[in-house]
Amino acid sequence: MSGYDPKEIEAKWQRLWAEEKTWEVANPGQPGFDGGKPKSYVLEMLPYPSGEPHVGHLKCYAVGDAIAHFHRRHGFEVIHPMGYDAFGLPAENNAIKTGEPPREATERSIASFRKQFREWGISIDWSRELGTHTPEYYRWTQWIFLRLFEKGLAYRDEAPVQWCPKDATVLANEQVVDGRCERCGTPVEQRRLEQWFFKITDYAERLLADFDLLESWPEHVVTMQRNWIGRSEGAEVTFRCAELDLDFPVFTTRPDTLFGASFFVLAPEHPELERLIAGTPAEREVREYVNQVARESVEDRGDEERPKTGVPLGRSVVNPVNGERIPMFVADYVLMEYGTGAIMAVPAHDARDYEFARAFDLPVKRVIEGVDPDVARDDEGLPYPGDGPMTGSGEFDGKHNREAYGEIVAWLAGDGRGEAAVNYRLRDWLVSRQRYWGAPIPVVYCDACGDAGAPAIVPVPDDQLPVELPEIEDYAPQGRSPLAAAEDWVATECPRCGAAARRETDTMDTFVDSSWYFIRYLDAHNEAAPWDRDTADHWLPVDQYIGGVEHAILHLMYARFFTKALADLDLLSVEEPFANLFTQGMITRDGAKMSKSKGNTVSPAEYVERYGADTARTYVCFMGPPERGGDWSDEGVEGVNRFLSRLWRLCEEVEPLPAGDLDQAAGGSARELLAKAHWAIDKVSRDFERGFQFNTAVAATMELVNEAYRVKDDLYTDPAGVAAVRFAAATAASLIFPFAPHLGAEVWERLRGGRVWEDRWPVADPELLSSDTVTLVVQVNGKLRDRIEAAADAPEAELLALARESEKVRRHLDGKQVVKEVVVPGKLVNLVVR
RNA sequence: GCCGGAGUGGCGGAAUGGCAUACGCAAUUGAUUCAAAAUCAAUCGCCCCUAGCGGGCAUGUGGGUUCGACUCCCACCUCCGGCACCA
Repeated sequence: MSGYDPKEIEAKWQRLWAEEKTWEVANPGQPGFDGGKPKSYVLEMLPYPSGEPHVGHLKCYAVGDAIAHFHRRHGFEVIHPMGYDAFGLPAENNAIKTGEPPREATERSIASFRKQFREWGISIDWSRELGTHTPEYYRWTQWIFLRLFEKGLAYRDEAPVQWCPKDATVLANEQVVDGRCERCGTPVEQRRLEQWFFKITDYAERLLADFDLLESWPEHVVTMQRNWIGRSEGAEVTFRCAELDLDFPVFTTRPDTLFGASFFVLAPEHPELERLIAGTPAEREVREYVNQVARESVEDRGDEERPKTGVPLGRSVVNPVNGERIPMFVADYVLMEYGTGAIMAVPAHDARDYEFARAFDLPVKRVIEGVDPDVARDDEGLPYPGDGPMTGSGEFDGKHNREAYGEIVAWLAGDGRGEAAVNYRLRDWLVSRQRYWGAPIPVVYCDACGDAGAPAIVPVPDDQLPVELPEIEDYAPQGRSPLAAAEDWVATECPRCGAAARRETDTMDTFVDSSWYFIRYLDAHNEAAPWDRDTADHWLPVDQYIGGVEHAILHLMYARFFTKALADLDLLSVEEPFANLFTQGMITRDGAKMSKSKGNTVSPAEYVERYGADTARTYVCFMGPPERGGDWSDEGVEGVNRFLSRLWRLCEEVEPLPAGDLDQAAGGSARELLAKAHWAIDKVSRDFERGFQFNTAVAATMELVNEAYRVKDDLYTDPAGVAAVRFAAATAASLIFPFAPHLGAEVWERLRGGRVWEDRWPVADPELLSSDTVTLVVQVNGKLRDRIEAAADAPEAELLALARESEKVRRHLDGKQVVKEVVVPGKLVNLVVR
C-alpha cells in the first residue's frame, strides 16, 4: 500500500480540470450552452489582492466551492467565476514606502492568488477572470459613472472631509483610526472640499422595502442595513428668525412636544451661522467656538458623556405653534449631517436638550405628563421621553400625545408652518478620492464652456473611454490627488468646445469597482458594452453570495444601490443582485484576530503543502458552523487529515477485492452498513439544505467511514459484503467531494469509475432509512429507565405491555400508581406514577 | 444607551419538545514494533454507594408551561458583534 499522498492526487485532478476546462460554462447563444438546465450563480466576494491569500480566503472559497459543487450535482448549470478587487490603498501605501508602482505589486499578488486558488482545487470558470484595475474593466466603471451623472445620480458638491494637517492630504474614512491619521498619528481635522457623490439617498426607501424581495439573507445583516439607513418618521417644522428674515426648518420625531420648545440650536457647520452673527457682539465668541469644534476629533465630539457646550447667538426664532420667541445657540451636539442641521430643543422631553438647558440655565417646560424613573434627573421627573397626556399645549391639552401627534402635524401643514416628513440617517455616498490607485473619474473641467469663473463639468464621451490612469513617479498625496502632478495628462481638450481644459484628478472609491463586478463576470470580454442585456438577464441574480460579515453594510448596500440604479437605466431586469446571502464567520488563532503584528497568522499555503488542499478545505468547513467564527487548531487539522487518510486506506483495501452483487448484501452487518450509508446521504443532504451546516455534514461522513471500519473485516469474507464496503466507501467519497474534491474524485473513480461531479447527488433509499425494529425509550416520570428493541410498527398497547414488563421499569413502578401513560409510537413510552 | 448573536464535558462543537454530550481534539489503556512514529482497538461529564443490568446531579442563573425542556415563555447575569449626542 502506498498511503495517502495528496500531492499526487491533487496534481492529477487539477491538471485534468485545467486541461478540460471542466468548470467553464457558456453563455446563451454561445456554442456549448446548455439551455436545458436551470442556472445557478454561485459567487464568493472577490478578493482584494494584497500579499498572499490568508485563511479567511480559504474558508470563503471552500464554503462557496462546496455550494457550487452541490448545485452542479443537482442538475444546475453553475456559473462560478473569480476576479480581483485590485485598486485600493494598500498597494498605493506600499508604493509610497518602496517606490514600487502599485500595478506591479498588485499583479504579483494576483499571480499568487490565482496560483493558490488552482492549488486549492476551487472549481472556477477561469474564462471569466477579471481585475478591476485593468483598463478593460475600469473603462466600464467609468461608463457607468457617466450614466449615473446623466441621471443626476452622480453630482459634485462641497462637503466636510477628513484632512491630515501633517501629511497635507485628504484621507479616506478607512484611513482615520480613532480620530487620527493612520500613517502619522496626527489628529485629523475636518475641511470643506468639493467632492463627488452618488445619490444613494434617493434609493433609501427602496433599499428598505426591497428586503422583501430577498430569498434568504441573515437576519442580522438586514437589521444592520436597516439601522444604517435609519428611517425616522416625524415632521419638518419651520422656525423663523424675523430680524433677518430667515427661515429655519427643523426635523423632529416629536412634533407633539412643540409647545415645550424653549430654545433653538444650530450645528457649528450650519451655513447660515455667519449671517446670524456677522457684526454682532457674539461674533467673536461664536467663531472661536466653531474653530475649536472643527479641531476636535470626530470621536471626542461623539462622546455622550462629555458635558454639553455651546454659545448663545444673541438671536431668536419664533416657535410657530405659540409665537414664543426662543433664543438661538450654536452647539456641537447638533450634527450638520443629520436632518437640517438645526433643532428645536425641548429640554423637558429630551435628555440632551435637558443637559444643555441645565448648563445654560434655560427654562424647562413640561408638555407631556409622566415620569420615567430610569431617565428622570430632577424632582419633577424630568426629562421624560415617554408618552402621556398633554399639558401646556393650548387646545391639545388633555389629549394623549400619540393621539394628538397627527392632529398637530395636520394643523401646522394647514397654514404652511410644517409638514409630515421622513428623515434618513443614510447620507449620500462620497466616491471621490484624492488618490492615485483607482479608476479616474471621467470628466474634464472647461473654463470656456463654463460661466462667471466657474468651469463647466464636461463628461468624457463614451468613445474616449477609458480615461487611462497615467504612469507617475510620486504617489505621495500633497493635498491634492497625485494625478495632478501628471501635467501632460491633466491638460486636455474640452470634448465639447475643443478649448484647453483640465481633467478631473480624483479617482473613484474602490467600492464603486466592486459594486458591479458580478455583472461583468457574465460577459467579461465584451468590448462593445459593459454586458449584454440578455446574457445578464439570464444569469442574474446571484443565487448564492458568500462573504465575510464585515461587508454587511457598505459593499452589500452599494451593490444593491447600483443594481437598482442600473435597472432604472434599463440596463438590467433585476432589482436585487443577491437573492441569497451567506456570511462566514472569522477564523481566529489562540482566541485572537490574526494579525502580522501579533504573529498569530495561519498561512494556508503552508498547510496545503503539509497536508494537502483537501485537508485544509475540509478542516475549515468542519471546525464549527461556517457562519460562526472558530479558533484554528493544528491538532484539528490533523484530525481531518486522519479521516481523509482512513477513507483513502479503505479505498485501497477494498479496490482489488472481488465484489459481488450489492442486492445480495441483505442481512446482518452488510445491511447495517448500507443503512448507515443511506443515513449519511440523507444527513449530508439535509445539512446542505438547512443553511450549509458543513461541520455536521463532514461529521456524518466520518461516521460512515467509522462504521465501515467496524464491520469491514467481517464483510470481506463474502463478495456481497465486499460490495457493501465498496458502496460505503464510494458513497463517502461522493459526499465528501464538495469539501475534498480531489480525494472524492479519485476514490470515486477507483471504486465506481467515471467522474463523481458528473454523477447526480445521491438520494437516500427510504427503504434503508427505516428499519424493522426501533429502540423504544421507556421513561418513568420523564426519566430514562430502559431501552427495549421493539417492532417498528408495533401498536401502542404492545409497546405499553413491553414497557411494563421490563425489570428495570418495574423497579420504579413498585408500590406506586400509574396515573398516566404517554406513548409516542416508534419512539417512547412515558409512565407517570404517583 | 439601542439593535443583533451566543452561553452545553478538559477543548472545538452535536441534538424536528422525546436516549444530553454525535463528530473531532486532548488524555488514558491495550495490540502491533527491538523501540518509536504511524496504524488498529478500547475507555473517557461530575458525584455517591452496598460497585450494579445501581442511584443521584448536570446544558449561564431564577421562575414558568408540559407526561417530558439544551430546545418554548418570563425575569436576570456574562461574553461577542454592530450602531451610537440621529433631534
